[in-house]
Amino acid sequence: MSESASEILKSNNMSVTASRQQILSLFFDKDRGALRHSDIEKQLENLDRVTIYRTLQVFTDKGLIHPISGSDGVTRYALCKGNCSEGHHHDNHVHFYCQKCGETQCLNEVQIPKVDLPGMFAVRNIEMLINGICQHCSN
Amino acid sequence: MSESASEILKSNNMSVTASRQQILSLFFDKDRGALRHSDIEKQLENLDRVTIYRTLQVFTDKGLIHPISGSDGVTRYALCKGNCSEGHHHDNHVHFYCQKCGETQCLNEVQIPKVDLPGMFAVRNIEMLINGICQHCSN
DNA sequence: AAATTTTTTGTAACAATGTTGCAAAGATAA
DNA sequence: TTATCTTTGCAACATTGTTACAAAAAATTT
Repeated sequence: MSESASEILKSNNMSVTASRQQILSLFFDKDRGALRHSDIEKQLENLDRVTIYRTLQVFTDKGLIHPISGSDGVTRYALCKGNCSEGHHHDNHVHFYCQKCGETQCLNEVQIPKVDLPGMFAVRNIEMLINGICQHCSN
Repeated sequence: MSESASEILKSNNMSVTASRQQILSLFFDKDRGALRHSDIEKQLENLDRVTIYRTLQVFTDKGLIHPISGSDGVTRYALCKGNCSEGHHHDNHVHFYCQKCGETQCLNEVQIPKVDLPGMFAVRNIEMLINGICQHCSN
């Protein structure tokens, strides 16, 4: 679990520490589902809350993960798939929150559609969150 | 300020109280811009925090206002324009957050575009938040 | 490999947001 | 006006998030 994690950390110019390896591994284990700070806290009890906050911030800055602001006011984080790099995110996909299982996932293949805004509005970034029942829960 | 507010409260089967009239009037004064709980707290210092939370909840339940979850994790509320009623919201418009002035507004005339989801996803509600520079700040 | 520098971590302390239970106050209905 | 029902304020608490600072660990230099 730590091998690939440490290489990713190195190749993104981050110090390789146990905390970062553990947190990054959690994201790889989850793949699609997004993680809340509290999820990580529960699974890695040895880590301090503040360390987790700071690690999530660093990972975000480096383009490894991206934040997803949920309707419940809780921020989740998910792995970036594509071409995100330090300071430049390109996560223009839709997010889906399942009201049954509570999981949030990236629909990487579903692009956010274009929107026509009245002039005088400068768009910098668009977020699209769909609430409903996910593929696993709808049966 | 209290006259129309009290009538709206009555016609929505709510007890008419000073708190509710004051809070509702704030929304009418603001019109487009959304209000955070903290905004209301600052402007109506006589009211208890909890009362404001509960009033926002009731107004939301009754279809008077709708919550907007911001990228900053703070929930804002704005007046419902159309055909929202008790338990049934129809606020399918885009929200805009200005990164300069910090205001969030409803773009009531901009509908949320349709999205094609892979089968097995049941869509119940879609939120679209655009971050950028608003019409007042872009010059 | 040891010493130095730099970065990260844990702790404490704090701020903001949000929720619940309960008694007092206020609004509505009789 | 009285009785009933609803709302309010208060207290207490939970969760989320931030900052400062010293200790620990990682990276770099010698």
